[in-house]
Order: sequence, then structure tokens, then C-alpha cells
Amino acid sequence: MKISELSRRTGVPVASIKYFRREGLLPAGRATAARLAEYGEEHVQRLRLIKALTTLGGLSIAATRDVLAAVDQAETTDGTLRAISYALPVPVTAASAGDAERDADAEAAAEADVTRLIAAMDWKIPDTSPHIRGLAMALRELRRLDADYRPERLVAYAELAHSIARLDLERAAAFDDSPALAEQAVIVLALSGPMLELLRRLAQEDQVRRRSTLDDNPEEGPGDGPR
Amino acid sequence: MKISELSRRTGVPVASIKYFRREGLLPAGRATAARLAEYGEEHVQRLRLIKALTTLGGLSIAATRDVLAAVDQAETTDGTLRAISYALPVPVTAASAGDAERDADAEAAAEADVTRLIAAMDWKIPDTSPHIRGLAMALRELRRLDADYRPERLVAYAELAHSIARLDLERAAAFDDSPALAEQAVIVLALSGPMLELLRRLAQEDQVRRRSTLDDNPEEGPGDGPR
DNA sequence: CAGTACTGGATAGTGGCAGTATCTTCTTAA
DNA sequence: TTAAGAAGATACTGCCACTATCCAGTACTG
Repeated sequence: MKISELSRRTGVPVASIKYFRREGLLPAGRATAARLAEYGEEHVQRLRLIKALTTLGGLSIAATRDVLAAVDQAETTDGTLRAISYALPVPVTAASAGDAERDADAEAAAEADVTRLIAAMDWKIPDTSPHIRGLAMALRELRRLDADYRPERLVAYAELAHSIARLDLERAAAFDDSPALAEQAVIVLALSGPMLELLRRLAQEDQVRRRSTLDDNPEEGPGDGPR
Repeated sequence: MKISELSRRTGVPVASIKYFRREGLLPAGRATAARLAEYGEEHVQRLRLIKALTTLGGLSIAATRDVLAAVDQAETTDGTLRAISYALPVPVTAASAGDAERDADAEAAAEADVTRLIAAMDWKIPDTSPHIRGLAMALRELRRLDADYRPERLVAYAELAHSIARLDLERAAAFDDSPALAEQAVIVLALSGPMLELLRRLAQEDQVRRRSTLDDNPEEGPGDGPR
């Protein structure tokens, strides 16, 4: 199909398709002449994925390129999963300069907290993981706001995060050895977050409403509570 | 204190402090003369909160202003919680035009799925909640990618989201009737998400690594699994 | 009490990002 | 053979989050 039809099928303007090609998110079409190319279903699917990663996943164009590169280089199942896991940008990277006084101290303390949490959860994660630094920075910032995010508190969240990750990986593993693995894996790894965030917001809304009406009854009605 | 000291204490450039004032995120200092003002600890704290909401929470300046306005208008505990819950921006708002054919159909079907999910979870949420539309749009997009996010699948995530929301609200409720309630509430409601996302990514990393080494052992070691 | 440094406020400028538009050269179907 | 696209290169736009400059007014300094 021509680029105009690709545009029509996906709803992405021609100029944007060209832009994605320039930025390396979309492979070129099969050239049929010096100045003509043919696009196929894989381009349609790729554009859908690009849109999902950017609008739902909130990824930048640059991050999307990196993630898609990992998808394309998929060799083994594990390698694919790992590559995608690292290609995804770490939310919360840059923090502030702050008053810089004992920044190093606070940073080190926060990182130690994270290390302890990881040990408590029995997670196997290399010290070099960017997520460790990200979480440490987040905790430092929260601590500065007098928010109570001590490790004991965090464990409850960590256990829920663990359950979510298990659900995610189960879903990704279902596509093991399928050619669609890499694509489904990136969907699961990159888009579960935003979806979960929406569910969390809905659940929060419910909790807030319950407080409003029952007010001083922290217990719940029938039919809820996981497990 | 003068603006320069406020800047030094918080690490925020003077020009940015002025910018935040202009945008209504930061109240003006107490005027001591026609062209001089005095800032206090509340300004320091407010700047910390602004930084946390923008860098950790990923909120835009406009969204931060709205959230802070809700914090400042805090009257009752419940009102505060509700105002903040609605002031937070909905991730995933704008979607695509797409091929527009049966967009309306798909949209309606997705929204029905969400309604069914909410009923199944026994959540009390008004039909007008922006999160419902947001989730519906997210599901439609995922469905288009052939990702398996049927309601049955979603329930498992929803239950976990419910648990998280309960943890969050418990923490916020601990500050009930405290003058810091609104502030702590906004921290809990707005910043739990990013923190959880980091934890989820760490947990994902662990799961991926476990697959790599044990490969075909989906069961786990000791010390994990929530409840 | 002059000089300098600093202040709050208004306004203008900057840099990055994600597209969007234009221009030129080519291809092809009517 | 000519008008309607197509492909690619390059330039432009709009938004956002700052950042810099300018101005009149204040305050410490010696």
C-alpha cells in the first residue's frame, strides 16, 4: 500500500509517518522504484504500537525508538524481555540540586533503604539497575516532604508490586516462542503501568467516596479486598 | 527571608520562583514595603511540594497549580480528598482518530467493559468520572493491539489496585484532622503512583531475571506473594 | 548620604520536543 | 502528456518550562 493508504488505515497523518521514519521508529517501505515504496501490514501494526507506546505509555519519541529497537533485535525470549525491561525509560531520573549539604548522605541512606527492601523481598536485581537509583531518589524527595515512606511501609507496596509483576510476566510468558512474543512483551511491560495507574485511580476514587459516606468505617462492604 | 535565600534553601533558581508565583503555584510573600517581600517556611515547604509533584509526579505546571489550589481550599477531610482526587490529571486522555469506522462502537464496548468491571469490584464510582473514560480508551487501544485485556483478566489487576488504594487511604487517614492532612493527602494520592511504578519495575526486573536462570519454574522462593 | 547590591514585577527570549508544511524531484495512471 | 500523488530534505510552528533582561524601588555599607 502507498503511504496515503497507510495514513488512512491508521489515522496517522502522512507527515507524521514520515517523521517516525526519520526518527527510526518505522522501517522504510519496500522500494518499488527510485522514489516509490510499498508498505505492508507490518507497518500498520508498527504504527499502532508506536501510538500505544507514546499516548498510553507516555514514552517520548526517543524512548519509543529505543524500545522498538529492543523489540526488533529479539533473539531469545529472555534476552528480549531483558532488553525491553532496560530500554524502558526510568520514571523519575533527574532530581534537584537542593541545598546540596548532606545530599550525598541522604542519597546514600535512601539507596541503602532500597537495598534493604530488595533483600527483604528476596528480589534478584543487579546493583547497577537504574531503577534502584530512581527509587532511591524518589524516596529521598518524599522523605524531604515528611512523608512516611520508611522501608517497613514500603514492603506492603513492594509485595503488591511483586504480584503485579507476576501477573505481567505470566501474560508475557503465554506468548513464549511465538513470533509475537517481543511485541506482546513490550505491551505488557510498558503498558501495564498506565493501565494499572488508571485502575488505581478508580480504586482511590471508590475509597474516597466510601470515606465520605461511611466516614469512620475503615472496614469494607462485601465483595471486595483481594484474596 | 528574601527571595535569594529562599532560592538557596530550596535549590530552585530565583527566576523559577518568580515563574511559579506568576503561574499561581506559590503565594506571594508578605509585603514589607512597596517593592519588598518576606518569605517564610511555608514557602520553602511549598516549593518542595511543587518540585515533588512536577519531577516525581510528572505533573505539568498547570496541573500542579490545580492540585495545589485543591490543597489550599481544604475544608473538610473528605472534601479535600475528593478535590485532590479530581484535580489530578487523568493519564491517557487524548487518543487517536483511527480509522474512525466503528470507533464509536469500540468505544462504547470498552466503556461497557469498564462499567462491568466496576460493578464486579463493587466500586462506587459516578458514571461521570474521567477515569472511566480514560480506562475505556486505554482498553480500546490495547484491544486494537491484540493484547488480552478482557474483563476477566482485568479483575486480577483491579483487585491489586484496590489493595494499593486501601494502603494509600489508610496512610492519608492517619493525618485526619491534622493541618497537614491536605498536604499529606496530595503526597499520597499523587506520588504513590510513581513510587509504585518504580517498585513494579524492580519487581519486573526480578521476574525477568528469575525466568532467565530458572527459566521453567514459575513458582517462587520464600518471602513473597502478598498476603 | 552616596554607592552598590539586591528586590519584586513585567516582559521578552530560549531550547527542546513533537509534529506540520513546503519545496523539489520523480512516478504513474488516466 | 499531464495531473495527481509519492518520496525525501529542509524549514517552520506551537507549546511548554523555564531563563534573562529591564525597570523602579529598597537597604545595608562605609
